[in-house]
Amino acid sequence: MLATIKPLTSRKQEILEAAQALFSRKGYTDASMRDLAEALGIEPASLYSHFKSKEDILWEIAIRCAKAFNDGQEPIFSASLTPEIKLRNMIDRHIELMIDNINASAIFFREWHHLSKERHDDYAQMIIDYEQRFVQVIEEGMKAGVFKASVRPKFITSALLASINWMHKWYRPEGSMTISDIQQHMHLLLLDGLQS
Amino acid sequence: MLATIKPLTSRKQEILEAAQALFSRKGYTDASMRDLAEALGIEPASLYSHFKSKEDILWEIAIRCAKAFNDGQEPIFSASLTPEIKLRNMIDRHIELMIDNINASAIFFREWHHLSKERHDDYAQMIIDYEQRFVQVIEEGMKAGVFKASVRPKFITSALLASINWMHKWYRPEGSMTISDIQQHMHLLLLDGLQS
DNA sequence: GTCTATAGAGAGATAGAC
DNA sequence: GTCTATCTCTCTATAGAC
Repeated sequence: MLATIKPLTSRKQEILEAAQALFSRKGYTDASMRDLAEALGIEPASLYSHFKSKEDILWEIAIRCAKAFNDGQEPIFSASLTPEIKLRNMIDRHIELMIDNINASAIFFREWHHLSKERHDDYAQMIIDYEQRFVQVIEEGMKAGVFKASVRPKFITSALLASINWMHKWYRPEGSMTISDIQQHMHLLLLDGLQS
Repeated sequence: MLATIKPLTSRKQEILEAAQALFSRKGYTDASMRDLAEALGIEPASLYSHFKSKEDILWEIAIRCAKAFNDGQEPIFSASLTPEIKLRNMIDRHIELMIDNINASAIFFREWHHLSKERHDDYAQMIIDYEQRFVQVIEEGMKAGVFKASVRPKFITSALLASINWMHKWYRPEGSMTISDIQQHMHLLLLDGLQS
């Protein structure tokens, strides 16, 4: 259901990358087209040779990010694995995708509500679809008896992704935690439980 | 370190409550003084008889909310309890505080970055102090051997609070989950681990 | 494709009557 | 304390020269 994603001129790519960083840091509304132009060293009006509107920039970032997350998760979801291994792999993959798309990811789950009605509704569905894969694996695990029978899969998915998505607030590539450290800690907290 | 909180006229209280709901729903920047006035059935200019600026409204909401969370957590933190019981109680209390302050809570951990420099820095410290209580209890639990020795307390605190704070996105008083349901699910996910 | 210049809308805030 | 009227600023976006 994802819209077709066209190849980009390098200028368009530059604009999108600057916009991702800016929208992520300041938020969509507080990041102005003037800010964006300044970050690129051009005049604001020049942006409109590449994108029809500010919202079009947000949309382009949003669908590319949704595609990255969906495509990245696809092989794991389609693989023939036990539910507990599959969920573990999906968490690991989600963390890797967060890190690979750290600026865009803020748009994936925070800034997309600024999209206009129709796009907003389409996008909400993409996010529901993404989350639904987690819900489904948890349900499989419950049936198989590897996850506790008392859980509500939707609640768990929400809480689990909220934990990981919060990474965009604190993650720094130069920080003390490697991807692997983060993945192990998330397993520990979200799968194995904190108590020894 | 919290600023003094003055008693309010009922009109001020009305404005703060409408502003909380509005800031929570639309975000600080996208919620205009015109929106706020309309929600209250008055003209925008009238708001300035009660608050000097839009930011003063945000600040008033922010410090009241910080105080609610700090005061609410204080008796549990000061109590003489084992670390695992204390952490459990702090999680429960944090959930109760989220529900009691569901609109203001969005400001407590999302909208406060719109505060001006000095207030922003003061507020950041309040949030660090709040989180530090969780870090401290987790450290105690590690020393006592009831929490796994391999955890990073700051990471766990961040991920744990992110999970709970995400409630402001989905929690509805009329929804199917009671406070107690939510608390039990958070224990299960965050303390006991998902795997059976 | 980038520029200068500016239109047009909406923001926060103030002055002053009542 | 609330109103009408309005100031000033900044925003997104467009027109048209180069």
